[in-house]
Amino acid sequence: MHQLKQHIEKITPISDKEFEYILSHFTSKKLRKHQYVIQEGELVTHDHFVLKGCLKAYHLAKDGKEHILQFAMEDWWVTDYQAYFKQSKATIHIDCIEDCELLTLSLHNREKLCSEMHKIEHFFRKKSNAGYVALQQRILSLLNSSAKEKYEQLLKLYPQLFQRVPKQLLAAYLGVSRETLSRLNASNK
Amino acid sequence: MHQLKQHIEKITPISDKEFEYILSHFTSKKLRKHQYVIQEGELVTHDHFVLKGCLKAYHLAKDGKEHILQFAMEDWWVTDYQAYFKQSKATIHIDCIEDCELLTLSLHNREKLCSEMHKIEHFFRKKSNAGYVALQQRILSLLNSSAKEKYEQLLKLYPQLFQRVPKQLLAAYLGVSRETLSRLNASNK
DNA sequence: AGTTTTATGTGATGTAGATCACATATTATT
DNA sequence: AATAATATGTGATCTACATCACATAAAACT
Repeated sequence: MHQLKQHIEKITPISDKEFEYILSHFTSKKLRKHQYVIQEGELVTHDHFVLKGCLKAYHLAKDGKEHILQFAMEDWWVTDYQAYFKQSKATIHIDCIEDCELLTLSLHNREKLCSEMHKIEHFFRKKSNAGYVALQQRILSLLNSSAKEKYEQLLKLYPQLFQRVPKQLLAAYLGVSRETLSRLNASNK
Repeated sequence: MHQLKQHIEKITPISDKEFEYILSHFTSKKLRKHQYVIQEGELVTHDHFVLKGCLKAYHLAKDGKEHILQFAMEDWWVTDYQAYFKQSKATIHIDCIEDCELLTLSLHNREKLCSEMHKIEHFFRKKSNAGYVALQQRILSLLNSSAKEKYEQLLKLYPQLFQRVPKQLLAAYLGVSRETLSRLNASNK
């Protein structure tokens, strides 16, 4: 079965006909490692469903430091949502950290599908709710915890990241310096 | 016009009949300052729309420190969403920091309205999207910034808070000690 | 296979902000 | 109005983590 169909059916059943129709609103995109999906300042027109690969969404601070907002792997969605929903210019960057296969969905097509198919509006509401909850948890983790605790929480939540993503990027996600993270690794064994 | 109707119509128009039907799914609740809406460990059954007043949603760390996830004022929604969507036990507290008037909505009624009225599902999707974007911005602010910058960003975004909420609570929201915040105030003038 | 690039480890030193301690306002409560 | 409770201010000290500097190791490219 198609990966996206499977993904949608975790929330709502859809027929093959319906899925075919839905899929026709996406376009596919292949990118190599180090290529970008979104760059700061560019108009954000599409949301991206990850079929394969891994990406990072990050903000570049004036001092050149990268602050990672989100990683995205198989079955995740990623874009600059602020810019996407407002159809305005990106304030973040999104880069491939592995070769990637994406399905892209324009805001127009998203809204079209949502208004034509109540099921799809339901699907996106549920996804958005889940995302909201996950971000709240992350905020609590950022407020609460020492570098060590944050790191442990991240590894517990997304053990796959540890394998796939350079540790300096995990540090940039946690808001900790790569040196501190390295020392945590040393002491944790 | 009813405050909730006005609120919904910022996203989608509804007739008086429709609104009457929607409203019949809410119940109203009045609470005094210092009373609680949700306590850690209790089952979370309802979402809350604030008609009047101000609340804080916070996590209590083991060391007794309060980490504020969210404030809620007029026209905001607040609950422990993680627990609410899973119909499970709260991991956070929500208290009134002023006398409050709330409209409460059970998950059952929320889902009922969403499935009966496509418009309402649309409304909640849009609200959730906006919330997601706001949380992303907050995460970037937490990752990026010094205590001073975070404080300035907060005051720019929600100047009302400065008037209504004790500064030690703003500190707990920013993840900064109240002493540090006080020193920022002193130097900023 | 060799060379460049990128990632990681580890010591020495610096610093923003926490914590502690207590004084002073401000706000509730009787 | 008096008293209690809560909020804020401010100095002195401490500490987790950042930053800098350089060594080592692992990928990536030719």
